Amino acid sequence: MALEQLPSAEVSELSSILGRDAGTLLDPTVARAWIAFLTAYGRVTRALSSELMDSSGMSLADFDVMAQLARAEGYSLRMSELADAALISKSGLTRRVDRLAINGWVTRRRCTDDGRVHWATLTPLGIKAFRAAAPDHLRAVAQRFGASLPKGEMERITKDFMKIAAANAERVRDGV
Amino acid sequence: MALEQLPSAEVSELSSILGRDAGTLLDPTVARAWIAFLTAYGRVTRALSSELMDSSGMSLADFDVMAQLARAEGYSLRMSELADAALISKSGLTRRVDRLAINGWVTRRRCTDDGRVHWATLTPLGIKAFRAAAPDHLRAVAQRFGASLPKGEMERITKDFMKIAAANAERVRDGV
DNA sequence: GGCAGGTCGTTGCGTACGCAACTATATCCC
DNA sequence: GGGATATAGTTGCGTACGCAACGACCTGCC
Repeated sequence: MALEQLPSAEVSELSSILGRDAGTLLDPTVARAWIAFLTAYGRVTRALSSELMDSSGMSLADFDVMAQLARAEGYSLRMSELADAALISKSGLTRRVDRLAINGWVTRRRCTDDGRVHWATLTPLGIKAFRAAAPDHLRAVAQRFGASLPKGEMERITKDFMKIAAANAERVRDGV
Repeated sequence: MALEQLPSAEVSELSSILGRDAGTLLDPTVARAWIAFLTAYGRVTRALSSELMDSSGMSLADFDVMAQLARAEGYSLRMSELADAALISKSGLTRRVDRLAINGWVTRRRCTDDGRVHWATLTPLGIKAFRAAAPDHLRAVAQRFGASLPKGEMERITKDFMKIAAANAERVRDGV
């Protein structure tokens, strides 16, 4: 996932090890895009993650979960909905919510209608923490991710990503 | 990071908790793109990762490291170059190479010119394993990531990602 | 030569994750 | 009603990661 030396070079060098039909295996156009995509993801999230941790003591994963709850009806979601939304396994979410609960940011309570279901809810303290953390983080997203491209291009790639996401929308494995 | 329900809805709901200046914190255009980006990344890599593991017993991370070596001069890179290229910490790479070495896919040898440096090298067995794993994986990348967009669009977003990556190119933290 | 300061890689440690197995509920169907 | 089946969430376990501290080595300066 190196960059700076252009992906085009990377891909053509790869062909030598894969043999002359490498080109038929992976369209170089796709390969370049894929490498650039991974690189951009890695760099941006790495930077955002450490900035967020420094400024709020919150991991990117925590922020994500709290953001999901923040915009949910009654600041609440079922555990499984939340896991799904946060692209995390059920067990991963159980522990993440454990940690958030220790901070007093989230509570968990059993659903009265369906005893299997548990609702995770953002507490007032959690709302406050989220409100405090969000501005800096969102600014950082805007700067690291948003500042490089003009608005029209942002809108284009949003559609592109949504297509890609939709094409890969099978449920997360875990319990499947 | 849910999707299907459009990001636009997500963002506007977020505004309610952040207050009426939420819009100034994060341009909704950027927010939508960011959410779509994270979702696409999560879904695609999750799927690719388990497919690759099933077909080759190799993690996505392993593949990445081996791909870096596969296209390097003499199938070799210094540990630190490799860590940098693979967007992983130095300690993470040490262990990753340990594991690859156990499989006999990679060797490590000390540099004669500079005793601090170690070269990681893909073994013939490693080359073979990489050659065996690559076709299926590359096909999967093409299908999951490449199939949703026309070629021209791929080229556009490659440039976009490269801009974003370049704008976030500070060295990985670890030893900084 | 030898010590100060930097670089490269490894190791100790804490943490986070996913899968599979499990518990507890709920539902279906007889 | 009650057993078979499915679903929600948790727990045991193995694994992977990053940071900080460290050891080995190099380089520059006296």
